[in-house]
Amino acid sequence: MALDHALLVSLREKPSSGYELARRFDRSIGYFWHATHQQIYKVLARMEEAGWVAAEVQAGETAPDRKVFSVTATGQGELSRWLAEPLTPEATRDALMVKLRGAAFDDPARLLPEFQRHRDAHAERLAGYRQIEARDFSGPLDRQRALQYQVLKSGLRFETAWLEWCEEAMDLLHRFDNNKETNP
Amino acid sequence: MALDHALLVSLREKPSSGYELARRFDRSIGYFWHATHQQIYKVLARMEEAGWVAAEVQAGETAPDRKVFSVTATGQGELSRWLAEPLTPEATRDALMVKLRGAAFDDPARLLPEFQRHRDAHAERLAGYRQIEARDFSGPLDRQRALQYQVLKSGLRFETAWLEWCEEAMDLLHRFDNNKETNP
DNA sequence: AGTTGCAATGCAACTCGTTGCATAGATCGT
DNA sequence: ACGATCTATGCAACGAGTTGCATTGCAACT
Repeated sequence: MALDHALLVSLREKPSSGYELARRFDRSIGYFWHATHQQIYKVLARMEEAGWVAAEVQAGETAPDRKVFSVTATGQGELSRWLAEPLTPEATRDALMVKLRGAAFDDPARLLPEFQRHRDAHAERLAGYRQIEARDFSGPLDRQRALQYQVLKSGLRFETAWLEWCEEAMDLLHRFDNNKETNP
Repeated sequence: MALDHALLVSLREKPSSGYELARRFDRSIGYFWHATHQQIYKVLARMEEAGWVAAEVQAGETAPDRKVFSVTATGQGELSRWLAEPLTPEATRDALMVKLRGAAFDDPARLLPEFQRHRDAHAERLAGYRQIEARDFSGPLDRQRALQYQVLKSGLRFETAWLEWCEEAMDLLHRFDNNKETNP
């Protein structure tokens, strides 16, 4: 339900085609919201029907035709309405936590490669965020920029937390592994 | 797809009826994984069909009959297989981030109540976790306990991060509000 | 000339999960 | 005696999201 609004925000930031949105959702925006192109096309079609967005077809000379969407007044109204509406708190779902608890019923050391992968992935993301921070948010910021920076800051905070927690978990798993070797 | 495995882990920790699982998923386990009872019954039925779990009907003298499920050898095999298998990295989805970026196209101060709610919710959770920590994880811990504690620690870490980030975001939103008042 | 890859859009089938409803006995306050 | 609430299980319909496939055309490599 909220992909609609994520797309509205993204289209307010910059009117775009479905394809463009899909690519943006694979990059910067995708760090806090993800969607496939099929889903995006579906939602765009629905929102066009509802009058929240309007499309302008740009005939490409070299490239294929693009349908560039922008947010209508109705769409902006819906966005404002949604912003004021309380979110129903989302359920956390993390399979890695399930796995860690599941390790009690298996050889815990077998989880180490998985945690290594996750630690590396989070380290990579953190590095990516720091690059974006240095590149886009070092000077003085207007309102829109400041808000975007605050969103990025959540990424920095959470990836750091992930990284530290993964290290801690790996220490724990290693400890079980050593116990097994020294106490046969 | 992973609710199956979350249930397997939960049933390994303690064989239970669907109803019991549903309640447990509303409490401790629900902090890192959530499911409704309908979904749980559905998945239990599927897993019973597949032979991952087996049910024993307990006829209640006073209470209604209960179907108590436990994990079979096949189910344990599946759990081990899943534990070793790499997770496909889950997409982050946070509507609050979308809202914060969306605030650029609306009156940012209107988001303050929403952030207050979220801050309070995270503070409450954090307090809950700290209680669980003091109650269940202060003495020496066996392997299973230690793993559960490590999962709880992620909750402590992330709720702290949320709390701090919400405060920071609220400061920012307040600043826009003041700017508006002093620069009309 | 042929293959690979990218830009661009979309349909169809499926799975996962939610919402709403139904049932039925037990317990408990008023 | 009556309604409310809790235990306990489940169906049906829907919506959101994924997976797989299809199409069209251009560009670039081999």
